[in-house]
Amino acid sequence: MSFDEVIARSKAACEALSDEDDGLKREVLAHAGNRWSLGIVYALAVSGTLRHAELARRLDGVTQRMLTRSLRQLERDGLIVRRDHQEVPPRVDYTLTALGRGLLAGMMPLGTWVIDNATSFRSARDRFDGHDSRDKR
Amino acid sequence: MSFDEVIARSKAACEALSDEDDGLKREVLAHAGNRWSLGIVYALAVSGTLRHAELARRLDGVTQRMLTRSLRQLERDGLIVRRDHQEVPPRVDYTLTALGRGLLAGMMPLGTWVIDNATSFRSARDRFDGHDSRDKR
DNA sequence: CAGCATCCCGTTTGATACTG
DNA sequence: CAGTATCAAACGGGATGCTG
Repeated sequence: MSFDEVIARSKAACEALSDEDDGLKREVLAHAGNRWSLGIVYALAVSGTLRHAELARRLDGVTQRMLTRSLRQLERDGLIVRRDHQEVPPRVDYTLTALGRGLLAGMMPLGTWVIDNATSFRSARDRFDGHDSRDKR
Repeated sequence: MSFDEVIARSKAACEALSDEDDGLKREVLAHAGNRWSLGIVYALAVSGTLRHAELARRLDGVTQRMLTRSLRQLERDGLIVRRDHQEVPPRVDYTLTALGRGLLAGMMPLGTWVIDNATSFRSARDRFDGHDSRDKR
């Protein structure tokens, strides 16, 4: 696809992201940049249904607090479903919704682009941070 | 594409975003969710080269401070080029790089997905926020 | 014109400890 | 086991005023 086509198709997207009812669309986009959201979605996409502790084991370095918060956010936007089995001891599991699977599919091109150009970002930063000496990252 | 294929292709992306040198890739992804980044990239994609004040006019509601900050971030990651003409009065303009055009292209699928499903997010939120009354954000 | 300084607020992320 | 409470740091975002 030519870049002109990209621009034309981006028009609706970029305008919708500025007009905006309230910023909901940008908040959904922000899931992409959030620390754990994408990892959670991916883990659920692979495994189908997971409990809190199982997710914690798969996401290296996540704390209970952040896992809970991230799950709430994803649930709020309809990307995952939280099912509380009302048992003792507690038993809660999470499943990806169709919407959540859509996020993963939509993220893919951007994700692979980021990976493909990782070295470009790295060198751009090194150049930038090198120019004025202080304040690295 | 089947969802199994999506998962398979997402594998590299999601793993690269967790291992991580330092989080650079996630920071680049975060540009998508940032308040002004995408709007700046789009404006430059359409117009080619713009000055600070011209960008400010195109981005409704942006303050000079946030515009400057956002431009710096994009410049740091190599998505735009800042050119200072060293004149009096000051004259500085910004241009999208090939990397920046790539961001827009990579963002497109995700952007259109968000728009297509905006009503789903809306209703999911209303349902969620309705359940436990407090904290409507 | 471009953008820096200052002060401000809310959110994200986090470590640690505690509860039903 | 799943989740909350508390405390703290860093960051995004903004309003206002000043400078070369």
